[in-house]
Amino acid sequence: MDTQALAAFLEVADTASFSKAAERLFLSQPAVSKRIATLEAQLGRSLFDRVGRQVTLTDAGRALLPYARRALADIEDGRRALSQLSEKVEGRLSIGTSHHIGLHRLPPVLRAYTLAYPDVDLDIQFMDSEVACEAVLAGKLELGIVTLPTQPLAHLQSRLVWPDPLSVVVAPAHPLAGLRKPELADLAEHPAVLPDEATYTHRIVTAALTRHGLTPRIRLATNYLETLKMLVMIGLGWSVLPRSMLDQDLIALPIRELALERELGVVWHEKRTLSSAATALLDQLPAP
Amino acid sequence: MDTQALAAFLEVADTASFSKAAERLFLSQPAVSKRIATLEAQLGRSLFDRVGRQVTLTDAGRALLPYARRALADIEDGRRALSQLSEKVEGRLSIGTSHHIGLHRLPPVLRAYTLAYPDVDLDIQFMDSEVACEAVLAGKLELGIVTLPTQPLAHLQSRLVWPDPLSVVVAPAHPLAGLRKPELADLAEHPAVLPDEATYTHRIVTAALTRHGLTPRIRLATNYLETLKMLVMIGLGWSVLPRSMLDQDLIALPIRELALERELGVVWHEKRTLSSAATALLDQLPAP
DNA sequence: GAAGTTGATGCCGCTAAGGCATAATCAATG
DNA sequence: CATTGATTATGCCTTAGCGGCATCAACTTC
Repeated sequence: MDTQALAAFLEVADTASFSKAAERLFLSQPAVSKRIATLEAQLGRSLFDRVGRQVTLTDAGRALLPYARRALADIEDGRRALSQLSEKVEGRLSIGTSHHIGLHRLPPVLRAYTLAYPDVDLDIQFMDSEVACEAVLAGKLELGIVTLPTQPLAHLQSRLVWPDPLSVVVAPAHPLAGLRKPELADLAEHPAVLPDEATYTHRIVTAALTRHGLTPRIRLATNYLETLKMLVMIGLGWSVLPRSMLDQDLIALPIRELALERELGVVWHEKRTLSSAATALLDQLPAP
Repeated sequence: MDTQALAAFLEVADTASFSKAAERLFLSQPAVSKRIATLEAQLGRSLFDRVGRQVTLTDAGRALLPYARRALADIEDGRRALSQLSEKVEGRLSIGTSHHIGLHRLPPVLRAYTLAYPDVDLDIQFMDSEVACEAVLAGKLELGIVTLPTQPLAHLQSRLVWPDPLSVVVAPAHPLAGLRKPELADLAEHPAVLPDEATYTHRIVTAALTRHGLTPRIRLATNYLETLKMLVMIGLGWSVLPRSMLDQDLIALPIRELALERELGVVWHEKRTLSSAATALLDQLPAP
């Protein structure tokens, strides 16, 4: 009882003729006869009365008709739904992002996005970038809008959206702020307040220092950059913050050897099919 | 996109596993893989994300799911409807019958029938028996409850229900009524009022007379036996009427050579499948 | 790192579906 | 009444496709 048999059945019922049905189905007449015959055999009932040249539905055929029609209509609807799927943007979109990005980069993007695709059910979760990447890999999130990993993770596709140059910063009252030409070595003598070792930002900084043979004195503080900035402002040490967060309460140290930059962008699972909602968001994210 | 592919799709979606789906479908795992693969190829979309050992629906798969489920449910429903069809008696039943049978034989049968099968939509049409037989052959009626044809018609199945002995009748004042021993030859001398030549009753009578070398003087009257009886009663001639219609206003002539009988019964098309409603009526008709 | 799952792939055998030719049946028509 | 034309059923043949087996590749787990 497959769809082709049902299609033949419907066509014969509609045309009241095996030959005409065959024409419409682009089949030979014997093929239609056989489809009907096997269908009848499977059901254990004859569906048509063939008397002379007229073909009429039996009781059984009449009973089957609406079900067959609906079944095929459902399949057709399903096909249509699939073909419209690419155009229609809807459904749930789960994304993970860092506090910093969610606070400073995402608002305009999301405003435009929800306006353009009001049918998307947005599910935004805040977490550290590394956790977000793991969640994407595990399939718990579809997209991560995060600080991009320093080295590519297996199966994690990523795209740079916002280059985020970093600056070494101190409070105006900090000893380092008074130096005319602060060197890399000077940093090692003062404690630093940095986010957790696991964070990409932390790794970027320590990697840059160790490349020059230096080991910074690190005070682990918080992963929340706003709080970190506050800690720097009260003079707890130097740190590295996005240049975009600088203001008059912070002094950026121009250290030539230390051209720090982190990359903010979007990540997704390489092997997972993106939903239309996710694709639409990717399209709306600005080019770097 | 046949039903088997959809069944595999649903099973994989439910179990989130190709192997488990294969078990449930009593197939090998490669078979399921291929079913899904061809389905995906036909739709031009992947339906599942296979990442590691976890199998998840894609957007497209999620969209297709309800349609596939409904389509298969429809087919299952159709199958069920067919299997219940034999038990459930309903639908339309078109029967043709003669005025006489409809008036004198059918009422108790139909009363019991409509009581037993209230869901049957009865469509009773009155017409001459011969017309009814033709209508049955043409597929316009399903059953005819009629005077059975004198000789079998091709493709017309029939069953005797009521033997209907006929009597030659005249009015009490009719000359023939006075004869002590009315002979067949006497009949030929008096005009007869009979129904149309085409009617089976007419043929039965003329055949019996011509068999004895006699040609009756026939006044064609009406096919409606009640009217015929009235015409006989007012002395217009002799006629032949069912013995069951006799009363004190009619004299039955006991003519030995003329043992007339017509057969009342039911006819249907030999090659057409009877509806459950028709079968039920056949069962309810009394045995002769 | 090894073992055990799990899905994909290639190959083979077999079923079954479709086409062609033809038979069988029936309605229409001369 | 025979013939023609139309329609469905049937038999034979070819072939496409499906399922199973063996195997590979990727991944998880111990």
